[in-house]
Amino acid sequence: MTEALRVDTAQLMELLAVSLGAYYGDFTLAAASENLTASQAKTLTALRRGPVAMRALADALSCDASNVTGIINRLEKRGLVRREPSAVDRRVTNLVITPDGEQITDAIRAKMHRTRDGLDRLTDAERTQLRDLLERVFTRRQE
Amino acid sequence: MTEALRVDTAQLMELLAVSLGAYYGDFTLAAASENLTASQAKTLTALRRGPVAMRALADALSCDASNVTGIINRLEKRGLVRREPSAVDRRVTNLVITPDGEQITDAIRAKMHRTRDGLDRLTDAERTQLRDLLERVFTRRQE
DNA sequence: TATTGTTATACTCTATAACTATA
DNA sequence: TATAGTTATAGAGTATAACAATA
Repeated sequence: MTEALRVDTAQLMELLAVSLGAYYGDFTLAAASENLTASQAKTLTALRRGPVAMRALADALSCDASNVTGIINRLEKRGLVRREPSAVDRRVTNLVITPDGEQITDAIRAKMHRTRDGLDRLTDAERTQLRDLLERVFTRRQE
Repeated sequence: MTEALRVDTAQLMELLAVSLGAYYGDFTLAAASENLTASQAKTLTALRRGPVAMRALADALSCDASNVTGIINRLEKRGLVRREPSAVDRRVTNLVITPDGEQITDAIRAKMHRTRDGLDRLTDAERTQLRDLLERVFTRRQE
């Protein structure tokens, strides 16, 4: 019994679907509790690390550039994001998260109890294991 | 060096977000190539294991029951799903996937190359590890 | 010529509320 | 009374196509 029965790909993909669905549900619920849609919350998260151009945000959200206008309009109206013209290319608009926006992303992350509780069940060794496995599966290294 | 540096929770949650994005993008793209939205594809997947009542499907999709009517209308119009009145409770409508619907779910699963390629990088032992970790984190056992 | 951001349009998803037919 | 499914409605996300400003 050095090796458990083989876990086949279909089984793993199904488990991934369930697991990531649980994560997404947790995220969506936490976002909703702050009156944000999942896309809006994802946008704030993307801006958390620094200013991003409209176009780059569309790539990050995997959606068409035309959608970003509406999403940012709504976030800007609530004072969670600011538009800033680029100094180097006058076509470009950079997006900057405001302190209010940062605070909300903190609140959302704090409210993701199900995911955090799940992660808290892991030992340090298991956390490292999970990180390495996820990186191997999902981090693009090929091509 | 028996133990790598500790992986903290925020780091793991960020990695989960990235992983989810990659998986969801792969799934959405595969569904789009069959002219289905992600919700429609998710619905067909849910029906793959057998008939499901409208209400139960709403729970599976984590959405309000009123949304299911429209989603099923569109799938039914394309012949991918069939409505069937329940024999035991005349309020209930059971949903049955058609052969065409089954074929499309197969095609979608087959087209999720990025996720499958990622999983293919793992050894059998790692697959078992990943399965166990995901189950520990996301399978509800508490309460 | 190509790119950035916007607008207009149409479709889908989403929740809320009100309705009907059953239970 | 409560539940299953539907309809109507309004807001948000989405892609496509066309546009002005800039590169």
